Amino acid sequence: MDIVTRFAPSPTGHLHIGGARTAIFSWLLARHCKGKFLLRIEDTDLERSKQEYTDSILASMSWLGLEHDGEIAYQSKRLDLYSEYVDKLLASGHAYWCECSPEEVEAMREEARAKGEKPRYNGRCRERNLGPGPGRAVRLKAPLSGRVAFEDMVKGHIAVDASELDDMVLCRADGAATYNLAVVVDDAEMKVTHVLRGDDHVNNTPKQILIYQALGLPIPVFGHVPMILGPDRQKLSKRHGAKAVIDYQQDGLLPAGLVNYLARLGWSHKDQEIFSRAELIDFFDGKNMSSSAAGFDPEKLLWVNAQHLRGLNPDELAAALTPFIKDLGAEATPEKIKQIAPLFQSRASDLKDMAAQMLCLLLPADKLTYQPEAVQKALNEDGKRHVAALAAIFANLGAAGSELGAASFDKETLHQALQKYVEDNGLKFKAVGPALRVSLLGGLGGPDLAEVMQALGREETLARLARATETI
RNA sequence: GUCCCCAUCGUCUAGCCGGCCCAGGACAACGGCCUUUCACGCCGUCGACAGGGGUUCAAAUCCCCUUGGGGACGCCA
Repeated sequence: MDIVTRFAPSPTGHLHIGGARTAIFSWLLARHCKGKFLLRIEDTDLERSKQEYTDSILASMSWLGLEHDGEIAYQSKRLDLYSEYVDKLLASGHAYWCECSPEEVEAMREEARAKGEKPRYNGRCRERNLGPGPGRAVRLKAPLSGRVAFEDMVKGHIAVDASELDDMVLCRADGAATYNLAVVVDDAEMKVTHVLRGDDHVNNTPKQILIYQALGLPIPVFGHVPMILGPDRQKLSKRHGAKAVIDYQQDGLLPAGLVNYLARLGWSHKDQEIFSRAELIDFFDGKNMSSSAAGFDPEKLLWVNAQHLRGLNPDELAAALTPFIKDLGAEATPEKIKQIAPLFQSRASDLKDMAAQMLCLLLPADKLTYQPEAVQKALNEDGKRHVAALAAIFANLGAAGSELGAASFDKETLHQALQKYVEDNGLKFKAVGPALRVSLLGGLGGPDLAEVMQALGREETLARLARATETI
């Protein structure tokens, strides 16, 4: 069978990680099965739907690499289609006109609630054979007895008693189709075979199955993915900070990292934690999805992202980093970024953090800021003396007329020169290392000193050493 | 209130058609090693089958109940 899955967000906000994860699962299932992954925008709620959100969701999808197949379906453009189906249902006797006002229906619900039953419409107009008219809605003539059951891909067997379901509205008094009808019509028309969606839709599924049956349409396979909770196991909300994928993009996460983390949240493949895109597609067969809610762990997200960050080659790294470096206002040529970035590759978990760390190498000598505590700790009189001495030694390296030639300002040579100085003077490395580091970078942490100097280049290195010994 | 769903370390999870599990991996935490600092990496420690009943020679695994959590009950999506 050809598998067709879909993702159907409503454009009432940015793509959030919960939605992103169901999208990832649907996309993965389609790709794994070599089927199709369709996209549908559920924009029938004109009040809340906004074009900017549709754009944002689309942008996030493509950033994540969840490419869809075929044209995007917009529900707002398919209103006539829904009406056709409502007519079919009316004609076949599976639906009827109802003139009960919202207030009256609310009263019925209250009544049921008072009796300790599930709030529902009592079927007053069910057998009245009313025709269309102002203020009248169309309701489904749902079975009065029996059970509606289905096998959920993630939760297994789910069954509800027909008496729990009432005659739901299919078409509002204003002529607009309701969500449940539209979803069924769309999924059927789009030939969707597997519906993967959020947990909050399990209760809708039996209702939709009733519509499929009334229409005589094939029922797809359903899979309800549990929701994602905040780190405190509470429902995800603003309190938990960033939760839309666009936020993570801006925070410097790698799409591959986010996709990996989200896929692993609620799904597993043995003990494997890090997956490439190809592996995800290879292993995701719709099984092994967790049936319970998962707590979102920002720290593990960062760790997963760091693993992907380390797998990038210098070109990929530089390309990903560039916008973040620009954001910091630093000027750097692509070559420079490509040269420096690898030094920080294992020191950061995300691009934003990495760009910030790289700043101390990118800034010109006079813009470098020195951390007071670091200066106080390492750049004392002795320290300055050593730095000045080293500056003189380094000045002899890589100069046009030096005996080793212009190419000798490289990390091996620098490393040897540094070691030699330490040995010749009978010192411990830590007598000069920290002082040199602070002079070069302004702080006490960072990459190997020889590598830093090579990356900085002769001129910049000497400028920094001069500034440190003279002005601090 | 009614219905549906869920329940293994703090978190993500493996295991769940019973024995190989006094429960494995990962993140975090803690300790150590490596080291030119900070990271990375490596090694190790701490740490869970919600509770109670069954079934069975044997249960994390099957059944029931309790408790806890979540979701849904719209002419919203």
